[in-house]
Amino acid sequence: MVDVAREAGVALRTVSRVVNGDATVGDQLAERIRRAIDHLGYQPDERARQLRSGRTGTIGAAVRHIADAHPVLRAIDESARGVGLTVVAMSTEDDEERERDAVMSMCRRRMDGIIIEPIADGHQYLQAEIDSGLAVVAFDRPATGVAVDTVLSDNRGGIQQAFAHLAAQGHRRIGYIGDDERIYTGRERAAAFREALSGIGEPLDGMVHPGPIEQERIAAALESLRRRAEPVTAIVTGNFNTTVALIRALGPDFGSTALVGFDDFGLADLLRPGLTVVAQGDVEIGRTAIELFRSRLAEPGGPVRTVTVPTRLIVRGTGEIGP
Amino acid sequence: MVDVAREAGVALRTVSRVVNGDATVGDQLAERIRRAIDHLGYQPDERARQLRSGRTGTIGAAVRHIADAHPVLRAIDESARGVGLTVVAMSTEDDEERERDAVMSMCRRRMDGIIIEPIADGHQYLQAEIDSGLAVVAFDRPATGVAVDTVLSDNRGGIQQAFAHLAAQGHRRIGYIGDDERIYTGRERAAAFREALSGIGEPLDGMVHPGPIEQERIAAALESLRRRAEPVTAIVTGNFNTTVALIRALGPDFGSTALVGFDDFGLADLLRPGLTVVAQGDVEIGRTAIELFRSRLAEPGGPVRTVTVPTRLIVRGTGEIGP
DNA sequence: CTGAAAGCGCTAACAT
DNA sequence: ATGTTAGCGCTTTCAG
Repeated sequence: MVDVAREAGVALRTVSRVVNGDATVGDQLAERIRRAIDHLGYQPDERARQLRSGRTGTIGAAVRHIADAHPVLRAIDESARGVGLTVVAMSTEDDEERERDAVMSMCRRRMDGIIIEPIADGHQYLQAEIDSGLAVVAFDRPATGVAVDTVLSDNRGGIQQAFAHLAAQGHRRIGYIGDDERIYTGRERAAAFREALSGIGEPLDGMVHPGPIEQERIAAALESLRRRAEPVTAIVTGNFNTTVALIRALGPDFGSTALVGFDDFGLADLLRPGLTVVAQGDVEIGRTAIELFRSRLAEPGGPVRTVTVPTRLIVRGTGEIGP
Repeated sequence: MVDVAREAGVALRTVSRVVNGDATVGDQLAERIRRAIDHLGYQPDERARQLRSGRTGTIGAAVRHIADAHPVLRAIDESARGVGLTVVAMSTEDDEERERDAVMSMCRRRMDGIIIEPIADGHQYLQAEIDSGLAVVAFDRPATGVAVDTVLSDNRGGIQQAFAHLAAQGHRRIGYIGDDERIYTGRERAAAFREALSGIGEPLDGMVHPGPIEQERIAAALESLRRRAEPVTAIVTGNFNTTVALIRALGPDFGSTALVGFDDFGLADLLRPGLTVVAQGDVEIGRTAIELFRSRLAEPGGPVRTVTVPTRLIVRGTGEIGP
């Protein structure tokens, strides 16, 4: 920058004005400075600029993994761009320590705030940062031990949709395989399923299989649902990974049992039969997260809000197999 | 930091030493400073630190989209972490202007370098940054107009693998549908396919269909391959998106024609029959990119290298259908 | 409308 | 082993 000023024969401040599009610079002078900038290939140092000005215009996204397909992140990115914010994403790997690392790294970079997909437990550490002005929005799962704006899917409603759809085809013996109940979404979805099954007067025992997403565990759950005196005629899965593992476990039997999966995915329509799913409102979740984020930035002391985004049943075939 | 120094009753420099793990600080003093840090919830300002020290330890990754599944990005991230580098990813959306924006933004943040998945044309603008010390590594496609270290898949070898596999089952009338030839990988793969088909003495006319990845275009290409006097008995697709579009176009006929797709994907084994693919060496590509990056950083004037990573045929079913 | 000086939070280079 | 001073590249006062 000092080189630019010298080349154009002006003071530093004047170069700064041109770089920031300040109108109070004479036209010819501005033009001369711009030429000097181009000539020298000058790029302002974002760090120095932020350091001095205080603002960053950057929002950190702590998501499970930046290398995985992540429709909500896409929506966050697009919404943010629309309002002039830059999104920088980092991976948490669903690991508490990694999450903390990512969040701390974001704090050290003095980002305006973070959007986080929280891991299991203990987000108390966020409180200190929030107190010192960090805007925090959680999505997919609530943060624990600290009050922050949150965007959630209607997990219970989604399970009810899936269940009602199967029940409407005449199924009564419907099983559930899903994520560990230590995880918020796993807990919500399993609970909603139990409620639904009880609601039609069916006994619960052995019909609900929450647990870790491991191929063996899922295969065993499937076996247990099929080996009953009265085998299940339909299954609901609690998330994408469970659905995929179950389809693998079913092997050639895929298509013989009715199935509705939680979470939509790009290739669900390529399966034969197509997979009926409960899709989450990814775009709306992302959009809402940015909205909450901006409100929080604008009014740090405002009331903490939680928004629930509805799910949608997508009919493709597996959910329409009769009992 | 000044608060910490005051609270602990020491000079700024001493706090800095503790923060940076400098051993030349008395144990009790260090302990007292650490307590003050915890007490005040102090987090060093990464920007100021970088500004002063010159290093950043950060590498920018300009990839197609941060919200898409991207196995190479995962490998880059992991390899980088292993050597103490932080990866910050940004989206290019396969748009030249967006790519430039992303790269410029990385330069303004004074990252040590960038790893880029280049768009079609014109990377001359990178030259100025390279001259001023930016380390640049391209992957998947070469950058145009500048000499940078590059990691590529063995596109030609991959197509040869696919072709040879089908030819070994007795196929001779093999068609190709792939990406636009304006894109490097599309060009390489189509060229390799033409060479292979000519190599077994088959005429080329109407057998090779490069073009944009649009459902209608792919469906039309399929029709044209089937409507021949002697219809094709096998098809090779040029990339993931083409493969998916072709499977959609085939509909219930999927499994009646032999098929090998370029690019592996997570759900390829769930199709019935399973999809035979040519998989790229994602992990090795990522690992190599980081390696080249570090060499470049260590020796900015060293010779520019291009590394080609082999592909691998994964047999799952569609490639083993007879003529 | 333009310029000089101060300082954002930190670390490098010297003292001591 | 610890403290002092200067300055990274920029923007923000405040004078001209």
